[in-house]
Amino acid sequence: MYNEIDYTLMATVRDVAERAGVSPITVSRVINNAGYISGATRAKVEAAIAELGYVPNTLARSLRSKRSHTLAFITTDITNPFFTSMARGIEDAASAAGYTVLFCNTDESVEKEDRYVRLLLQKQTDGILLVPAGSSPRSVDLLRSQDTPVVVLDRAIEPLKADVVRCDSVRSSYDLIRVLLERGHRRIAALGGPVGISTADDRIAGYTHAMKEAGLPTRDLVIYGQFTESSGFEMAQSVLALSPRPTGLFATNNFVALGAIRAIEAHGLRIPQDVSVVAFDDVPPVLAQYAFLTVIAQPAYQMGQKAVELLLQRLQDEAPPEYRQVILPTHLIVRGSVGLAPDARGSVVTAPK
Amino acid sequence: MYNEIDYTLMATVRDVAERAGVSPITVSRVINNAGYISGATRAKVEAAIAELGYVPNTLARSLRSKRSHTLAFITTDITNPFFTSMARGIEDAASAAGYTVLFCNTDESVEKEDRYVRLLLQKQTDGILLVPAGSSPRSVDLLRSQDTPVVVLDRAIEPLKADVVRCDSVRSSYDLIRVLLERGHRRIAALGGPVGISTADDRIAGYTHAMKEAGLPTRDLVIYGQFTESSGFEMAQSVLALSPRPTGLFATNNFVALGAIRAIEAHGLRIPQDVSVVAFDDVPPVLAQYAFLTVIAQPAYQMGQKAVELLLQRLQDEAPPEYRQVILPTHLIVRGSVGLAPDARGSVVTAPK
DNA sequence: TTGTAAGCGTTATCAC
DNA sequence: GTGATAACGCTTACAA
Repeated sequence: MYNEIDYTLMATVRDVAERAGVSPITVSRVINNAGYISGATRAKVEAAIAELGYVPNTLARSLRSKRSHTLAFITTDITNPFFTSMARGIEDAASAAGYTVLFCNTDESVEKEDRYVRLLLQKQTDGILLVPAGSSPRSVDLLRSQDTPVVVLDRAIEPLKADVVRCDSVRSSYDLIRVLLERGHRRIAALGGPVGISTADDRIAGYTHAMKEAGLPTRDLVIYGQFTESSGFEMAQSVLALSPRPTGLFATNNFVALGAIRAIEAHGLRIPQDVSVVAFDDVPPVLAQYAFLTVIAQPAYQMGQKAVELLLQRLQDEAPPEYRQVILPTHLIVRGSVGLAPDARGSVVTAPK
Repeated sequence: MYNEIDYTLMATVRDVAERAGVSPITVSRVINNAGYISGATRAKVEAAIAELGYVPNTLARSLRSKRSHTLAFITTDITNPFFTSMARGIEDAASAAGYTVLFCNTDESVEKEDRYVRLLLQKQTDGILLVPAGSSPRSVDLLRSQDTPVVVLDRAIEPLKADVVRCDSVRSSYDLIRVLLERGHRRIAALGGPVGISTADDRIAGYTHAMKEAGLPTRDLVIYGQFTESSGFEMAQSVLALSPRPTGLFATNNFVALGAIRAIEAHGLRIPQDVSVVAFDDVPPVLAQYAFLTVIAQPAYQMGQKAVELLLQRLQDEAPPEYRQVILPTHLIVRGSVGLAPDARGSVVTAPK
């Protein structure tokens, strides 16, 4: 019996080494540009690599070196333009640093999230970018127990045991409500998201703060639901049925806003003549010219980039021991969906100091 | 010297085996539900797995089994809603079959595509879903040389050496132009994409066919550019400067359409009173209610699903030896962006048989 | 500057 | 039903 080389199989370092008349480790050094290699040896090895059409096996490399150079982005729905931009920011930053990214959609289900986290752990993913589906630190804890660093995006979870990149939902919502108050609106309803999700809670908190500060009641005007279009439709239906009808609507998310607009149209009401609308999240940049909603735009792409930056720092032990919280600034864009309150009788509330 | 077990390190099959008093291979069988295992043994092993918090290492598994259970989707820009939906269809189908998906953006650059293909090859990706950046079969050839199956999406490349899932751009464009012809338009300009990209070429072909059939000239009315908003803007600028001005515009892609609309507005013209517009690709489903463009909608999500189906068949050797071409039906949606030609004097072209 | 030996964590193969 | 052994392709540690 003799060694039989099957040239139909994919070449390995061993094959290349044999062909170049060197040892496998020398081939490895050439591939990785590591250590000292003489020009002649390098040339021989590179020739052999070309002749055999050799492609290094990253799996084997990762197994040995304990680094997969793969990150994962777990989000609720990549189809939401907000998360699509974020994903693009993540991909660009990761790719520039030599990492590839796995994308996972949880559809706001903690079970799916849990399944993905376990899968990614098995795949030896170096780090995870997570938009948590729930409010519990469960996934973060599981990842920490396996020494896999996480950066939490968009939403906060308590207690804080990971770096976080997000925006200030409380403050931004406050600003949005002020836009309505300054135009004389006094009955303003808030269409909320899922209770427990930090962004949902914070946005309601910002609304409540602005209303209380203006001495206005919020009873019956706050309603909770899901971050979906159908939920937005239903929530809007129910607040539009109130008497007297609110003159301002605050949609806490882009999908909710779309549902709300549909409901307003279904009621035969006009925006902004009958009802003014403000919302969180802008339309995708490419559609910006058709936008008519007054919104708080969040820097999704930059959030993705920043999160990767923090994650890579952790992976390279360049991060401080304590967890960091990066709050990126939002951008208020006032458009045609807001107008003076129809019932404003000169009693327009002015901006506080 | 004795064997020292470091419990701070991640547990392996060996650790689990030791703890359960069985051999590593038995643990492997339990994990994979393969072969015969007695209930008692299985229980012991599962207990040990739980106690140690054992997580199998997929890298090692893949190295040995030659299956990474990972697919990759290479597209030009995930930020384009058309590709976002496609990505979601891919993710859902792949995930249901136990595969994870890597997403790669090439920004229409063949160099980036090439780099990604090599990277994915190194990562032992089981199969690739490719929206080719160029017209050459280069990437497909490279993948074939390494026995990695590919399914080409959206665009055709010649010669055909892979399964393809796409729509009929020629026929769909023809239908779109007929909408204009039937409303009396005679001067219709086409804003094309990059020459060489099959969808771009096919859409112009469909346009040309409809025009020729109606006995209308196309000279000076066809212009080529990129599938971007800025290119759409520039192309529209130049055709709107023609004299006599075209009364109908055909944008061969969603981004091109957005640029065209911006140019029309910049010229102080109204849609559809002065210019009617038809385009390829619908707005994202969630924004459908604000859509006013007459479009050909392509079933992006289903295209993604179907492509994964074909790819998995290849991976499981359930596919026929010849390459398959799946043409999915498109959907014509007539909306307010088209009207009667301003210069139509009763001479409206009627539909052919 | 280059090489030897060993092992990363898993599973294929064959044996009992 | 279960186990011993080797091997997947690469790189770390140590030598020369």
